Amino acid sequence: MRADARKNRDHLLAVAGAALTEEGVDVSLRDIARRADVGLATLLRHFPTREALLDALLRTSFDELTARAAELETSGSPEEALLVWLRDCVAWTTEYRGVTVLMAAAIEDTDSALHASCVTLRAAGARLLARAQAAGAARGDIDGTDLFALIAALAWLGDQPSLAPRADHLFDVVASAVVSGARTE
Amino acid sequence: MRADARKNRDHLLAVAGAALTEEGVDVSLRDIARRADVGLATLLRHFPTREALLDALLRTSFDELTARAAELETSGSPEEALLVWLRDCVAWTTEYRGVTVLMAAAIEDTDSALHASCVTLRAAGARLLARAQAAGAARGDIDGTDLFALIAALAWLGDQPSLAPRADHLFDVVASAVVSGARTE
DNA sequence: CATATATTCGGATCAGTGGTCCATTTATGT
DNA sequence: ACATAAATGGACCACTGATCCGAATATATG
Repeated sequence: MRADARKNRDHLLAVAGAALTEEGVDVSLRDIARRADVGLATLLRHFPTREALLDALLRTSFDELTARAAELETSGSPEEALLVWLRDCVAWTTEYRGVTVLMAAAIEDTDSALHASCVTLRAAGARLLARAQAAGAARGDIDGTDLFALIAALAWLGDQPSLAPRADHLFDVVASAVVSGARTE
Repeated sequence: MRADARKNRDHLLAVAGAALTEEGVDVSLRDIARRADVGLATLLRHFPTREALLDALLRTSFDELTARAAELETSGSPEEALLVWLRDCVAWTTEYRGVTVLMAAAIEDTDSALHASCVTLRAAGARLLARAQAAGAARGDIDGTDLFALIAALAWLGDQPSLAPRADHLFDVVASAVVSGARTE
């Protein structure tokens, strides 16, 4: 890649990241290009579609969450590990408003640029869940996909301005249904 | 209202309802107008915004759910009544794909055309919840708004094609956290 | 350093969206 | 039958994501 192209690409990623946290996932691509002092066509050649751009931005975060799961797999309490990881996942989504619907779409769409990252993330969660189940600390009738769906649903709650104030509390409610020891009442 | 206007309005509502169930809540207004053999401007005068159109379409369903809650308030088991109503609410949303984000937005936006219907719906659910709580059949640390949020989140799950297959199962999981007797494991 | 060439750039453009305006048509009451 | 108030829809606006292609530019070679 030519040096100027690389510079433009990096600059675009930085600007896009900022725009995304400010305006949410539906931010206008023209706005991003404008803020980067670049033509729309330039943005669209580096990232042919909105999804490609989001993929480049989110892959890092996804992989961090996956790595975090791996860390926690060897931590003391299987129950605590699962809970902490779930909370980390949900908390992360607050960074990029609207990202949950993309995740939900990508997990089943093998053509999606985000697909691989999503599947890896789900597998990491499934391992944490299995460990907790083996220890009798999590209910046995759910699997990694269920867990992924619950995370997405809770993250979606946090995305809705009107429901966000309850998101933390409802996390505890849902967690109490998954992890035996989390029942707070 | 003039007779031809009334006829057009009714026709538009019928066509819009069909289009909505087929294409979801993001259907193009121009498409609806085309399908109704009517100019876009005509559709937009009868229903000045997409939200107004949806309001006209959804208000009936909302009120039915509210009425259903009132029915169930006098039914035998407070626990069963709450569970049945929750399931009815979630099931209803499958009719109009994408309606949950509108509900979430309308519950806090007093300017929204759907606001009143949403608030009434939440109040109906709150009464069912309170009754179950008084009977010791539901956890005490949630209120009507929490319940509304949980319904919305579960409905959102059903809206996501990739997660929908798990929606029923996850309903049971979440319900088990709310209603004491629903724990199925 | 000069030149050739391959790559990158961005303005013009396209089809689509929700929304507004206003001249024309049409139904209604007298 | 006519006057008038109301309903209509095509033309238009700003915006969206996306594509094309002539112009500008960085790099490699002589």
